[in-house]
Amino acid sequence: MSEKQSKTASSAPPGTRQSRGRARRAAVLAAARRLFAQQGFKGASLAAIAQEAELTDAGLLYHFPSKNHLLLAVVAEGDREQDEALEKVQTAKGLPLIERMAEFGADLEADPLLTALDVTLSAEHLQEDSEVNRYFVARYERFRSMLETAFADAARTGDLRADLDPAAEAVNMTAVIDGLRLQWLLSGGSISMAQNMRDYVRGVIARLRA
Amino acid sequence: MSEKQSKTASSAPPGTRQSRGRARRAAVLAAARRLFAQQGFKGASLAAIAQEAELTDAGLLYHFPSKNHLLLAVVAEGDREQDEALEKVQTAKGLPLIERMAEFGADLEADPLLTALDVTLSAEHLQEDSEVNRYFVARYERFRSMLETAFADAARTGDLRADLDPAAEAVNMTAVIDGLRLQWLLSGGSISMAQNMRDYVRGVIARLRA
DNA sequence: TCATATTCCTTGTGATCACTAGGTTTTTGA
DNA sequence: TCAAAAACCTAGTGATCACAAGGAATATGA
Repeated sequence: MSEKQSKTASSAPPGTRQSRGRARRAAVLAAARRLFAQQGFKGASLAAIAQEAELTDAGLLYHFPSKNHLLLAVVAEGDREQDEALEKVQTAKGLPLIERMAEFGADLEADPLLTALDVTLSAEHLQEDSEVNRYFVARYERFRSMLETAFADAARTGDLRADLDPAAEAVNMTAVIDGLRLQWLLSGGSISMAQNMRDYVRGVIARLRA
Repeated sequence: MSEKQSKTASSAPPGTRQSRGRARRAAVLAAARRLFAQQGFKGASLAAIAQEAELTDAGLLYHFPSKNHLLLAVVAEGDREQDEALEKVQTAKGLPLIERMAEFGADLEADPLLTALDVTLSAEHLQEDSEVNRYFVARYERFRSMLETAFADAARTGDLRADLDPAAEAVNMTAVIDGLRLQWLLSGGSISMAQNMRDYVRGVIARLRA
């Protein structure tokens, strides 16, 4: 109902045709993110998305040649945003990175729409062989290996116990994040990802302290 | 392609009309469970389900008056099976119940179809206001409160530290289970729920030992 | 034997879907 | 000033969907 000026770094002067086009495209992407997040890919029709973006479905298809292209654009945009967030986290290594994960729940709560999008789309494409599925598989793998490296580093440097299992710790921390997202969504936000993630990380460190 | 004799405790003699009808109904339910688990509620058409059960969609609608009725029947059947499993777990209390949860991952792997159904349908109905959503909300609540009670009992009896946070431990253990289901499905089974759940429970107990 | 109930099919219906064809307006650059 | 391109729209198209109406086959019970 608001915030129309969500342009992506545009160099064109405002009011021109190019900037109007870009703004429309961005509006469509934002509407698609909202509806995909709430109703899933199959559940959200092009007409509904177009209506949210204040144009017709045919008009939408001028900017994105098919519903699947739109989906991939939405996913790619979310990927970019999450990559930026992860790069900040990865300025830390080993134990500091793990300690930083305590705030990851709060980070997710800061962008509820992106979080809901991720949960809904990943669940919808869990078992099918598609580009979206491969994207999520790859993303999980990256996340897990980042954590695994951090645990291995912390064990090597002596910050945490040397006999910890980095792979198992990585899988379980990833699982906690995912599970908290589910409960957070299912409870309508009344179960806090932020608080429970802090508790979990504190518990892990307490258990693995050298 | 096989196993047609999946009757539900029927007292009618075989070969009769009544038993044939019951067997058909069960076949439809099984087909619906398979397709809902793999493709979700919206993704599976009545025609596809009917074809799996070897009849027409109109024939299917004789047994279940609408697609939503079929969904609720599938959900209710899964609920019954999971309730039986949970009752066995709940013969234990306090710390023994928590220790028993170490095998919960293995239990889930024993019925991949029911597990996939649960994940897919719960994700598809995360945010919508429907009977299925209310069912999953209630189920999570029951599960969490069971764990919370167990942790509280263990703290009271002195089996675990008296200063533990039962609610937080319950939320996080529930989250681990859900997250493991996701990674298990997304990895095509190569990430073991059984092993990681055992690791998690062992870690929790190690941390909370009195 | 015969009326009846069960089970399932054929056929059709209206709604919705993603997408297309082709036109219209508006801006732009030469 | 004017041709061309961008950014839409109107009006379809065929496919698919859940579901309805009514009939046919079969088994059952009186």
